[in-house]
Amino acid sequence: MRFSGLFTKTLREIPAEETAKNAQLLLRGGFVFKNSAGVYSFLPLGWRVMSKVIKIIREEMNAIGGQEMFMPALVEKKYLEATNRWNLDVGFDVVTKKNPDADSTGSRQAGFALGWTHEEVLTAIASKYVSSYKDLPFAAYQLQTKFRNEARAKSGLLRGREFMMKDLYSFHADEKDLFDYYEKVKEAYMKIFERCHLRAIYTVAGGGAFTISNTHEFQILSDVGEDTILICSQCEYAENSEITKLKEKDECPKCGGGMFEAKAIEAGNIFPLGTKYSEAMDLKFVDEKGEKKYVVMGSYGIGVSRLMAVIAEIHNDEKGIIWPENVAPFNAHLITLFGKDNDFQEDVKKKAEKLYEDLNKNGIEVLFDDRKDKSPGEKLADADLIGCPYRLIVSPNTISAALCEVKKRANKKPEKLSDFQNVEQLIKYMK
RNA sequence: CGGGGCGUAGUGUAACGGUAGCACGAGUCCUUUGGGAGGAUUUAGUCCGAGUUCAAAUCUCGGCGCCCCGACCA
Repeated sequence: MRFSGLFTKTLREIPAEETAKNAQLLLRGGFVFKNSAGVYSFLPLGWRVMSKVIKIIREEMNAIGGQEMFMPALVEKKYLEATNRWNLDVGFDVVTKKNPDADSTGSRQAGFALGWTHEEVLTAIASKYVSSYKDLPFAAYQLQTKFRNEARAKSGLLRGREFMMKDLYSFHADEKDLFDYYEKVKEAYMKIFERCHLRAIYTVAGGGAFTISNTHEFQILSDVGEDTILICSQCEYAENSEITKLKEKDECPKCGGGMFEAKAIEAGNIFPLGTKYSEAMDLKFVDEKGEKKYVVMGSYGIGVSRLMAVIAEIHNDEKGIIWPENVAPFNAHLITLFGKDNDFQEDVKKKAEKLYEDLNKNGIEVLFDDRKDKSPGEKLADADLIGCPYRLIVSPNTISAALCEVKKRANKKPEKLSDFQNVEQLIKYMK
């Protein structure tokens, strides 16, 4: 992509009203646009990052047998009523301007809620297809916007009223099968966070509106986190302060190490649901002995837009975001500088165009800053702000010595010029 | 939902109750290319509504919005 064609722009100043680092960085770089508190648009650069994160999640979900699907955002009242969740103050009710259900007072009644979770919807779907133990187990997931009427949206993208979520649901014949799968999901989740260059702490937590049993959260340590967890300094066993009886300096119940308290951001959460939803919605199957039993379920969520914000929150310096390679909007950010000597201008331009073309042909995603009317300082500052892993410069300084100058965003200094004589060497280095 | 802060041009900021100003951005022209260039010129603003006043960005009330703390929260 050419920078000159990108419809968004970077901001020179930090948006005054934002204190959350992720919001400052994502807004300045032109990754997102805040439409209102907790409601964001994902701009071309930000959507590319989101797509990379989604790609990682898809790969790991598919690897554990998750079947991708897509459910409605309009969730019918009858579904949530079946599990007594219609009256929970979590979501947005959908009220139409002319609703035939208007009651005697003339007030309009909601027939739908905007989906804030989808256990009921998928359980209803499953009841059409599951009748025998032979139909189990299975797991299905979707990537979709979730709507939650947060009393207080905050911290940039970390707590939104509308956000991207991956939700996976699994269906089993018995508890053992559920917990076997639960472990697989745990491993898949750890891989996802690892691939996003985040260290997730597997944390025992409560079930909230979803289940009465204990659940597990994937917590990323950060001072801006809303959660407080107690972690063992030796084995990393952790419990959320909401449910734990542990205190700082207590002995770890697993290994005897010392527990300490830390702030953390919840990036994912997994729930053994048991038969709560299958009982409420009468999802049964016939086992080998011909007995009718309730399906045992689990649900598993990752806040995808929150995950993107956490990456920005953790991986940055004073100049901007430092995207991990797996989720960067582009592999490389190519800059042309023209120097003081007019003689080289055409050479620089030609060489950069050729390099851009060659990298594209080889599947390297490049943001090519071909802007002619911008000063070197501005182009370099934008490269730092946007934070692609590799910065490539073609200039009179590089033109006789190498293909281009290469600098990792995470490093202070560029690599040796002489190491990059042709595209093959460059690609090999970047891969 | 309780408490606090705030709302001036695209962005960042000034203005005692008395001419809405500055910088960046954007447009045009010229000069500029290794860390957010220079000159000339143009552009664009007091969140909405009521009130007090000769006069309101400024004071009062109401609304809306944003940020922060708390409560709540997969």
